[in-house]
Amino acid sequence: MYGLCDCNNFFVSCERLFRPDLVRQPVVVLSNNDGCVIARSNEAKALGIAMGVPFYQIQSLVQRNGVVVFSANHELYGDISRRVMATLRSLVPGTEIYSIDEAFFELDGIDGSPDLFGHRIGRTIRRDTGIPVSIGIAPTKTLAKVASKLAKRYPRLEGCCYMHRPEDVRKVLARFPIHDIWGIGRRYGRMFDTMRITTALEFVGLPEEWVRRRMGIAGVRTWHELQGEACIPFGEMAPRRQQITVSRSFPRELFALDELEPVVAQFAASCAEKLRGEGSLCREVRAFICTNPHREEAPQRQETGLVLRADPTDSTLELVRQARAALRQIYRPGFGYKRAGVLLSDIVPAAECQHSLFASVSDRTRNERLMKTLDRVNRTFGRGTLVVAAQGTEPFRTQQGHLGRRYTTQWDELPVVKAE
DNA sequence: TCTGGGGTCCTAGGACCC
DNA sequence: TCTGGGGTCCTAGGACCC
Repeated sequence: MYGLCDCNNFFVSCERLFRPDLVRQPVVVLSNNDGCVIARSNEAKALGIAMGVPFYQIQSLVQRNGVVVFSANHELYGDISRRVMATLRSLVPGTEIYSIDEAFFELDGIDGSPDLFGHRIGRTIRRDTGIPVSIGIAPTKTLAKVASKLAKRYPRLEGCCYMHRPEDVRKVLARFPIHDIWGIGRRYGRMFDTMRITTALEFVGLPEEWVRRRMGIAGVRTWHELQGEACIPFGEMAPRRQQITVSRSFPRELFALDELEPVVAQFAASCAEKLRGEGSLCREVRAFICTNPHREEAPQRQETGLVLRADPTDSTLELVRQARAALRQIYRPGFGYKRAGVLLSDIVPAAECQHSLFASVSDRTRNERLMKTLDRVNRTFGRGTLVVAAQGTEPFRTQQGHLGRRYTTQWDELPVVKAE
């Protein structure tokens, strides 16, 4: 059996934690630059606010209905996520963190019925963190996802759905929309629409060979998983990341290389910090820039520049230099750039790295000490305290007109229980 | 006026190897 | 006249996830 623990409307639930006055209110959380809706309370969903809709398109709806709006506050969400995951970990034999608001868990060797066990997990997380969750338990990961959605949908299940008997699974799949199955995205969804296939059970009724031809091996896996044959194993250890990206859209278009360079340098520095956080080194540095694809009348351009290193590194100095070199390869004047980013790849663990024969060992140890100090200074005194000159003096900011407080990670933003 | 960000995996085709 | 066979690696593009 596989369990899935899924936080309900996670970002909204985080914002509500210290604002109980928002509990029955419609609430939405926006993406960077206050661009799109990325989380909605049930009340906001009921108003017809869709996932991913551009904020400007719902402005009047928001005003008419008194929808409470927040800019994304990832520092808060990350901290609350760690608390939820830690609580879950203390209750189950093993966990696999799948995303900021979801984790699979094992049930091997638990006492009593999985159903009671699941309900206890839900109640405990709610009590200890304040975050409501939905629990699904089933013979495969894909079915556990289905079960957690049922737990969310039907209040009488009280937050947990245990689904295991084949005849029960069949009954559920007969009414479950194929669009909502894990692994079926927009593209396959449209394909099934044209075939008049609407339920998961109809999909399961297709011949395996057809599924393989049209959807590849991933589709076949989904097809088996829905029939109770587990194909996606439990993975407790997060595999080392294969790439690290930092990219942002800009509040306005940038035209000049002078404006892009410090921004790209900052993205590279963030990438380097993440890289060191994983204990890794990298050999490939890419920088990319693109114009605004929504402005169809404007000249469009989208390019990626690549710099390869002979010797893998985690040095902010080196990676910033190479990201700027990659940017200069691709930059052309006369375009309004709306988004840029830096991507690190060919990532290797620092401990097992084969260095170049000609690389200097003393340079490497000096870099290690320098980076350790850089990270310590920035951890102690705040991000951006110590930067490479190429990053400039102006930290990159996105538009955040509705930012809430970082209640749990900043001393001066702690919730006030009683004012003096 | 205003449209996010960070990932993974699979597949097909071409270059290249012996 | 007749022109092999079996591989690997890399990349771009497309699908998916949250």
